[in-house]
Amino acid sequence: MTSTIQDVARVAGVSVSTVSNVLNGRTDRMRSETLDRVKSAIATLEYRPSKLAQQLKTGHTPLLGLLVPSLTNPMYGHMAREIESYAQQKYEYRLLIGSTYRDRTQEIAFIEDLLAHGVRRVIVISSLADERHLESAVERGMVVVSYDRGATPGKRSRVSHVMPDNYAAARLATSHLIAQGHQRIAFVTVAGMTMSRSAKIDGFHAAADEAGLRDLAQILDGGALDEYGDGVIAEVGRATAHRIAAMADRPTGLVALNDLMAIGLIAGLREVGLQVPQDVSVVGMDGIYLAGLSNPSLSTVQLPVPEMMRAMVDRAMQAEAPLDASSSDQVLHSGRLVVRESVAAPPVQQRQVHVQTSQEKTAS
Amino acid sequence: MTSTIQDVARVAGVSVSTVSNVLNGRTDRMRSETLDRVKSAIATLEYRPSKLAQQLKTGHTPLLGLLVPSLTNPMYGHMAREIESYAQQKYEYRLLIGSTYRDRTQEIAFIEDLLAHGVRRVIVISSLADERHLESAVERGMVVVSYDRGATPGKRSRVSHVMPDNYAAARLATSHLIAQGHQRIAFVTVAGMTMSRSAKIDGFHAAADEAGLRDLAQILDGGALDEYGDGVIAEVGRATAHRIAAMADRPTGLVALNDLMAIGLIAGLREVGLQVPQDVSVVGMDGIYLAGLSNPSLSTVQLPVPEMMRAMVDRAMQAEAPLDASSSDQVLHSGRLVVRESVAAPPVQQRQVHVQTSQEKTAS
DNA sequence: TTGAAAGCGCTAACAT
DNA sequence: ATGTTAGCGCTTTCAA
Repeated sequence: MTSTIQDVARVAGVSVSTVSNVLNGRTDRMRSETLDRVKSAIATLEYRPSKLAQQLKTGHTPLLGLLVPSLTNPMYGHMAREIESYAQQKYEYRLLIGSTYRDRTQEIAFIEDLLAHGVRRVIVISSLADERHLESAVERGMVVVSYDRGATPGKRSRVSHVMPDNYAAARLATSHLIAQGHQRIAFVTVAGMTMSRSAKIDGFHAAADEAGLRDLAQILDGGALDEYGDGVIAEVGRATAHRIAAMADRPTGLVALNDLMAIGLIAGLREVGLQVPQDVSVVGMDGIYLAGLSNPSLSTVQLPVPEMMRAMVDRAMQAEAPLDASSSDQVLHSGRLVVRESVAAPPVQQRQVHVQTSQEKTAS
Repeated sequence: MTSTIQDVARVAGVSVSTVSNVLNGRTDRMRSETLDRVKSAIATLEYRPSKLAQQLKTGHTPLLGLLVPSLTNPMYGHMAREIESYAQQKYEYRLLIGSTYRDRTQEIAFIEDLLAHGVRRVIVISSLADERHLESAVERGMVVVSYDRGATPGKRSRVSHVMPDNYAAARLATSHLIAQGHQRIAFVTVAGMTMSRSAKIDGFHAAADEAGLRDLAQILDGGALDEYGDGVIAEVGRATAHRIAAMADRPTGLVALNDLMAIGLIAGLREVGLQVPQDVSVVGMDGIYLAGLSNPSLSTVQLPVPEMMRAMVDRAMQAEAPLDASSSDQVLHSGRLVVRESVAAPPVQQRQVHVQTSQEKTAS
């Protein structure tokens, strides 16, 4: 089907090792005439070395594993995009991708497969609290870079960590709300406590405490995500907005777990007749481009995605997993506040609404 | 590092071929005692066969290539998600993904790499008019399934095609606008004529002609996408909205190339003080979940993504590329109109606007 | 019922 | 300066 190194050797009238030598750039002490013959043989046969065979021999494959919660969340799409183009351009690596919906079993299965495919480097975007399966992958020769969670303090880890400063991001978002005069504020999250989520909650509380708002700050848990994982987080936001509308002393300022949640909240609030930002203000986190397109446009804390992704890829390309990740590790990437339209001063008086549901007609 | 089939053989006290036999289920004429020994050896060593070596031997690898224009467009994220989960569940295949930004060179390079990695099946979401590079991949042993473009009529092709009925979709969207009373209508697209785009334009024109609106229907080209490809299509929509606002006899009804473009249009129209749907109506195509969350929510033609993706994967898993794709091929998957808020009757009189630009403040 | 052996396409000593 | 050769980890006839 495809030509092999043998064919090239035959056509060029040389041995396979000579061909292999030119393939691998060991052409210094080679007669230029020989080099030419090999080169032209390669050209005429349109020969492409099998990465497969190369890999079986060398033990290395130019493939990078990428584990994402869900490609349905544009944030992860963006991240995947950045990782892919950087890994490709700088290292000539391709991406083997897997969605895990933050399910431990899926993560394990995926890593298992990577190992079987000879892939030795993986970027894990997940933030499951328990990282033992990642540690075990390192034992088996993987270089693992994990996003969105820090190394457990005081615990040595050979997993590399790159992460946004979630604490600072949430604090920044919350302070922005407070600066506009909000007092009854809430952090809206989903079920399941990942490290990044708890860091955000801490940041939210810190900002509230700082302003003496401890008793007025609350955490709203929108419940579990279904099998689709993060993709439906906007739906959780929408449903939560309905709940919020029905609250007696409803919060006037909402800090959303992330932008997609915020977009869901805004949609849900609108459905129940509450205006953003006149009745309720909303801040997001992430800084996806859709935040700038929503109506009202979403104020958010924008994370430096390209920088973080590059840092991850660079680490993944290290020859070895770090011996102890606790030192060089904790570089927190901080976000910046992008002020748009979704935040304003709180209303003087709470508007009454009767909860209703939107309807959607379908025609053929 | 990892244990090999040799290790298992040694521990079990059998030959490698026996181990290989149990690996491949040829255990019928095997003494159950032997089988047990092998099994327990596998278990204690935590042995995992190297897909790599298997592949070098068999020529097959459980990897599916996926070429997308850009993971930044949620539509492609959704498609990738469906493909991945179906390929994984039904065939135990993993995904090797590549973004090409609809660039021919990138497509070729990616396919080249797939071949080198021994990957024999690829799904191409691209709709570049020229498919020769795909044909050539078939020659070299690839099973290629292409989305979003039909086989060239009258031309034999060994590339399999799965596609939405873009013509019908655009026609449906356009008719919806016309049914609300719109006469000055426009189809908003980007530079670069792919097959799917021209099919949509044809559908748009068909609906217009049918209603005797030929002279009032126009095509608006928002210009080229930058290196980011489809991800920034919303930006093109936004910019185009500004242009539209400045038109003398501006259209009252807009059919967007896809939902992301529609979302950009809505955002842009709002920026220049035009209300959707009071001043201008907008219909999208695709049916991404964000369409239901926008404000106003977007009326659109929803495509049956899961069905189409499953059809693609199933075709990609065929043993051989079809000899002639023109027969079984042209199954058009049709979309359904989802009516939401972005379409209403046209305004009685055109509202004057002075074009302004939104501003965005940034703080640290 | 099990084992021996020949590769799959390449790389890298080691020879020459 | 180039060729010989021994594998990498597996599958699969073919023998025993």
